Amino acid sequence: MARPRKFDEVRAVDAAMEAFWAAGYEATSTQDLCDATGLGRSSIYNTFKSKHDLFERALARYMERKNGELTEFLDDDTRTARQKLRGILQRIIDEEFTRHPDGRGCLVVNTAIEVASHDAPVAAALERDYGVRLEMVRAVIERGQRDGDIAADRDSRTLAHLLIAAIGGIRVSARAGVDRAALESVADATLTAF
Amino acid sequence: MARPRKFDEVRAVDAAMEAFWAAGYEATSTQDLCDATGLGRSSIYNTFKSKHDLFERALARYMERKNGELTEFLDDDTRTARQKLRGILQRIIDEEFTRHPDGRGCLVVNTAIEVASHDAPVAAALERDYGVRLEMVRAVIERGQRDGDIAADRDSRTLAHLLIAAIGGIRVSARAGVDRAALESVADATLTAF
DNA sequence: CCAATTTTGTACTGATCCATCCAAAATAAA
DNA sequence: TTTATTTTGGATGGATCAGTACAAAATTGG
Repeated sequence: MARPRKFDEVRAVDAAMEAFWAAGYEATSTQDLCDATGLGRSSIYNTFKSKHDLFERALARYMERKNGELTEFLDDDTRTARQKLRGILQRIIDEEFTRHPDGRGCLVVNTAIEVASHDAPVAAALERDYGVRLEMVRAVIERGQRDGDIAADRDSRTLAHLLIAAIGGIRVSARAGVDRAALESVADATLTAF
Repeated sequence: MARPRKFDEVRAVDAAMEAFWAAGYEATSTQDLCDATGLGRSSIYNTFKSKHDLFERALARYMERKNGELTEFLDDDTRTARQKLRGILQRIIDEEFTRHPDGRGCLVVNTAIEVASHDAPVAAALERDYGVRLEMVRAVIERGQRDGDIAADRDSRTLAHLLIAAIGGIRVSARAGVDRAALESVADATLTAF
């Protein structure tokens, strides 16, 4: 009994995500969000409480998408645990150098650096997401330990923290101008610790 | 034959550095810079071309300071090469958790993530700085290899890239809420690869 | 067709953005 | 003291910021 929406809310969040991903939180204006989503200001403020609220939704969507892709990758059991861990790092490198040559990096890492320390709810979301990824990686490592693929005497939780730190490290280095070959050697060297 | 300056330019750059470090480039307004330096707008714009120019100076000063501290640390030869590498990581962790509990992190990492991809001169500065740090770390590693402290059959350049990536990874993880004990175990595990 | 309800486009708010302008103040050389 | 030069404070510029107000448009139930 009212005028229906002309747009898809999920698609709007996706478009906002792309905008925040490309430019960062501060540098993305509400006008940029209107342009990216194709919506007017009224539609945006009628649907989302604020720029910040839209950012939280966009960030959640990004995490959901990325963790979904990771789950899918890890569920393919044609690879050993070790190959899976190396594959995780390779995918990061590929993403940094080919998928997005404009250097937008990873929205989670960008957010951890740019906004987490000034924004408690965002920091909490990042912490939850870290926990999710930690458990995913830890499960792979423990499987590798049972298979004899990874040394069983090492703490799986620590190794999982190490792998996730390697992801962040590779991403930071990529932004600092380190070339692809060097980062692949870093990925190989990291696996040496497993 | 003219009115002299009432302020010290270097101190002004230091103050600006603190401001950018605490809030990031975009979130630091020119008014914030006036407040932090204690200067009026005229003095700032008379001394520096723009906010961006002042940022480049502040970033250069940060790099100079941090690399100086690192040189000082590495020049103390009461430690083995391995202990030095572990010490580098420990200092990062200490800084993240105690020196600046407000979570400002590292200006170089923050800049790599927030501005490098949109700003060529800043990206170039980061790349140069990375090269400087790479050589410093590599020198330590090669010394360790000569001393039998570090496996001599590994590529020193790769290991140096790995150590620097570990720094970035630890910093990103710290911002994502990972606790100190976990990061220290990550530092230990990283050294396992050497 | 009418009434009720929601979305949408546009105009607008006051604040803040980075930067410039200009004249008063301060100093050194003449 | 005068003159030349530079710094400084404060006002100002136009643009943009996040967010709101409001009425026209669009739809469904009556």
